Amino acid sequence: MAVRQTEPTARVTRRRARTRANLLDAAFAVFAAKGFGRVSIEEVCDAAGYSRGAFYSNFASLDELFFALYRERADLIARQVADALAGDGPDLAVPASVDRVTEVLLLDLDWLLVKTDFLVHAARDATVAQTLLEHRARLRGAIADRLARARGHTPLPAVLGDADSAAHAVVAAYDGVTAQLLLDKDVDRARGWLKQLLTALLTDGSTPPGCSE
Amino acid sequence: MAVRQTEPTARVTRRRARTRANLLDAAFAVFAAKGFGRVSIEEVCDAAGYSRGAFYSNFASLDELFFALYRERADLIARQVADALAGDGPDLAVPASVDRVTEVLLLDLDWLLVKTDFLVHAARDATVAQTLLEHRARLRGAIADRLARARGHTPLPAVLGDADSAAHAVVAAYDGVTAQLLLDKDVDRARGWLKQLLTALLTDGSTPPGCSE
DNA sequence: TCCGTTCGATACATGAATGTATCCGATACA
DNA sequence: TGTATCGGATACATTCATGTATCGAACGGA
Repeated sequence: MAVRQTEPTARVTRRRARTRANLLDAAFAVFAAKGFGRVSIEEVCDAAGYSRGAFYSNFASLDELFFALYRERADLIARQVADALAGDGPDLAVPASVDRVTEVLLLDLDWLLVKTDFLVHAARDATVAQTLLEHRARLRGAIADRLARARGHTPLPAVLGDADSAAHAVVAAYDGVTAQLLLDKDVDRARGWLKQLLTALLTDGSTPPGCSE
Repeated sequence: MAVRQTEPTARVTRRRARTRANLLDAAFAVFAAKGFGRVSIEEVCDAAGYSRGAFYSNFASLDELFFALYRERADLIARQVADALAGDGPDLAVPASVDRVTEVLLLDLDWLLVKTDFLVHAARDATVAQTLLEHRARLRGAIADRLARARGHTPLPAVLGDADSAAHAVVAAYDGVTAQLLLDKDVDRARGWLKQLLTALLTDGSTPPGCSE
């Protein structure tokens, strides 16, 4: 029996990829608006303009879709953050990076909503929590690298310890500001808080970056 | 028609108060375990040992119960925090308070779960968000007062600005550490992080010159 | 252009959750 | 202790969401 030269997988694949992407995009909007757990499969399908048949042909459950959605978007953000961190020269000062990263991280309120939903979801499922922890660890790694590179320019405060601890602090600050932002929806103010927090954490008091903001 | 001398309200009240409290307690456990939005009214009733009739006699909807539950517990925590802050003398050093508050805030993982659920819920309902913001503002107020009182002992870093901004930072640190804790469930480590973060934020290595408001 | 495969729509059966209406037992007060 | 009222249980109707099985149409390849 001769082996077929074309891959046995993915025969029609083109339309399928489109509808899958459409479903994911629609799901993002619906999840952001109503929250995972208050959304039915049919709502997602309606928003995407498909029937439930299309859904079940692409995903086994809402959970699976949610997971795929999170992966997709989180990877996107992670790439953007990595770019923002590595964009500048080999060892530039920290504050410039802080500004750029702040822009990226607090860009889309809908994403923060979905992300927090996912956090709550992960908090009750050890498997999901594991992958989320890995995501976060990768992000922290990028931040820690960046901080280590900038060590010559801006020494870290001693209280924080090594670069890894500092990266932990950065992520915590991000998460903390996110919580407030989710309530008051004031992105600009949140950016201000985050910058202030990060500079307070990462730069030692001896070199205040200008109190007049 | 003569006015009855006894208040027309609250005739039997005793049993009612018990079942209401029982429902709230059971709801707390169930919400913590499965998450609001994945919990049915009947599950709560089963956990409490009542039928749905009891539920509808005390609450109009799951949302109403959730709201009442949050109010109850949040007030409890707020009181504990206030105690922890005011417990010491009129103007003691900050680190001692940091320790005590850290113990209180990161005590119960279930509460953090429910609290985060409520945050997500509030993020999509402006009315709920308003009350949550007020709760948080009250908490911040207590913290800001405490920080202002301690200003003589431990001057705040200039980067943070006034006591109110510092209180904002404290809450953000709390929320940030909570996020990580929800994933790795390591309370002790979270306490360590939070202490480290707060001391990094609130105590300055060196008293910065100038721009001290 | 034709054919076999795949994708997505439709129809159906099922289970679960909700809200209401009604009834019985418990409780407070005289 | 009696009694009127209240609290909670039970039963019912209804709506909604899910999952599956089947069918028609679009698509890719020859």
